[in-house]
Amino acid sequence: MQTFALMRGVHMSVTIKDIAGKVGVAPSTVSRVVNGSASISEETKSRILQAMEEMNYHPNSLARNLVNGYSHCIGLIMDARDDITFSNTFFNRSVYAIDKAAQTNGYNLLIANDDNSKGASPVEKLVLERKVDGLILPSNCVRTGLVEMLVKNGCPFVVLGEPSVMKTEACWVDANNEEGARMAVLHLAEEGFQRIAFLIENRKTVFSEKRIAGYLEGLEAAGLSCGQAYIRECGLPENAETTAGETLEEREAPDAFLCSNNVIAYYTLQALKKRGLRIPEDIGIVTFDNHPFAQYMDPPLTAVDVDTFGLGEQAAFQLIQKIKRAESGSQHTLISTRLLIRRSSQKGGSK
Amino acid sequence: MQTFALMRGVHMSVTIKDIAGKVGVAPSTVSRVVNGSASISEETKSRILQAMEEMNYHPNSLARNLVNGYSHCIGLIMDARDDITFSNTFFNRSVYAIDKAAQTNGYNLLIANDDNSKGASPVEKLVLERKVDGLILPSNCVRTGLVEMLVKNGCPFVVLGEPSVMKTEACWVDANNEEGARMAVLHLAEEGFQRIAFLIENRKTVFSEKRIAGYLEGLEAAGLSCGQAYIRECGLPENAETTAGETLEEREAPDAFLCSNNVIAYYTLQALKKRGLRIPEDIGIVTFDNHPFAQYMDPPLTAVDVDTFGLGEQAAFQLIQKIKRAESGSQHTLISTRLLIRRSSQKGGSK
DNA sequence: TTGTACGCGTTATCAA
DNA sequence: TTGATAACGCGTACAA
Repeated sequence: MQTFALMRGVHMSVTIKDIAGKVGVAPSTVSRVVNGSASISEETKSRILQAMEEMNYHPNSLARNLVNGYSHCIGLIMDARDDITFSNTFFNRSVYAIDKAAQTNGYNLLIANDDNSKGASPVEKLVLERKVDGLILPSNCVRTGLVEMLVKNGCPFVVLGEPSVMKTEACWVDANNEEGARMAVLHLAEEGFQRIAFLIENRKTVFSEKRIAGYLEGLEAAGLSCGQAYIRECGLPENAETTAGETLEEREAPDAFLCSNNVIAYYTLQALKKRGLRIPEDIGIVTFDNHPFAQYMDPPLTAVDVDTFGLGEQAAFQLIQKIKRAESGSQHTLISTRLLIRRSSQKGGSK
Repeated sequence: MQTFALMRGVHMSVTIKDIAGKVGVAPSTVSRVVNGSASISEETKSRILQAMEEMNYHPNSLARNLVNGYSHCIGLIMDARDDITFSNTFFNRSVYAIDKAAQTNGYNLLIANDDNSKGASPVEKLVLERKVDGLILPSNCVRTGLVEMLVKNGCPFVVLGEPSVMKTEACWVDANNEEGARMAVLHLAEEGFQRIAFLIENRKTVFSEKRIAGYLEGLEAAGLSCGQAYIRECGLPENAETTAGETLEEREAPDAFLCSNNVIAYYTLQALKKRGLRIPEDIGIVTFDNHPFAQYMDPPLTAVDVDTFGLGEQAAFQLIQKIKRAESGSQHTLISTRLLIRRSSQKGGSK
């Protein structure tokens, strides 16, 4: 035990010099075989490799990073204010992809919470102290001040989700919300639903606007004339039951609901059940974002599923491109969505 | 644009030498004021500070790390094989706490997926190349080979969840599953339920054993004689509906179910509903792990809630202690649970 | 193909 | 209180 305590710490590991000494060559030669640079005679090469094996050599990334000026780390910013926000499944599924893309490209993933309550933002430290080579940040972290600081310090970054400010200057990746909403509406129309309402928290967010556009396009394409009048804001998802209820009392009540997220869908479900309406026979439901529990609802919910893996993968990929090529183009990428058809919308195919 | 491209990259930032030159002192003097070490005359100190301000100096962590041998990074290992596993809300809520604890102690958090399919494990690289000063790893990542490698390289680590191997050697933090199960049973007993069944995936995992122990203690304390006979394994959560159904057909059918996770609880709910049983009037349900959607079930599920924040916080805290003190004690910590009482178990208070 | 010498930005030691 | 110098481990011109 104490042996290990002594072995730990700073200057104890095997270095490039150690194997150089053992083999009888210059450190630079060892460095060359480690990096595969330049041409080395097969003989010394194999002797060096063998020594590396025997002495269990591993390059010290700290030293490496210092000399070539890169940390080989990608910073992923989270904007959680508590552990609930942090556990956002949608976001986390992207993280997996980001990590994977980073790892296959030789980058590590550094997570940092953007707790801008205190003076010096942790994010700022990350780039100023050169701890990261680039940043992925969620759209709601995009403040002009932050972006200016990134640009000033030449730190490449990619935004996850279309931001509300600096739309054109920034490089971002988002789900194709417009397409998703359109597909959902067309599906409902095909199933025979005629008056499709759209329930959202707040119509002024970027993604809401996109979804509304898609919703209207879908209605148009299906030849349904409801349109604008059937869009309802509920504010907090918890209010969705009330909002849905009120909508049902109107003179030309909707016969289907497109819900902007799973919680809204849940509350809408409650409203319908309390009124004794059968789903999907009387009323159809489609929700955005395929939460793992959507399939456990009663009935299972048809959902617009976002390829969160592809989303993260694209973001990481683009960031790495920017880092390597040191270019600052600002691409905008849309990841396509797909419709997972479950019982809640299948009027035609329902038993 | 091109200006930024030029400004970027390696050797462009202002260094300790630059300000030393500007102020007319030695680099070492600047270093001292940056670190607050040694005593500096008020005058030079303020001049240096002013220069740092003017030139927008920020210490290069890469160089710092090299000289003092520490990366100031904590590695957090994930064992996800896909994005679904990764989005495990339970785990992610701990991540938030870990990040917070790390940040307040001057550490960064490095995330890495333990994709041991390929030859060289990424985790091993992290340690061998000195990219992290310590590791937090989930209990199901604990293989003897990995632990041996960590010990050999003097890398401190803390396990999240009690591991099945190296229980005593390793330092771990876990939820108090035993207490949680006991509380749940006592609560059900108080509500008037008499024959409480326990539905688990697999009784042989470490946490299952703990929960079973607590379950039996609870029954004992409540003076209920059911016991061992009412423990049922369902294997995959999807089978829980069948398992619950079969249990209900037995001669002395249970009048309450303790479910080992939310998905099992969901399927149990289905089984009960299909039989026309009312919850909680006819049958009570309590689930482990308070998934955000537990409250949206019909009826809302009473849940054994784990303080995931505390869990992560403890893990990070202990790891940092080990890193700083270079000691290898192996503490075992249990985080207490609490019961969130909702409708599904309130026979007494039900309307 | 290989060795020499220097630098990356910082901290630590020693001397002044 | 300060400065010069040598490290930390590695990469890379340049020369051999």
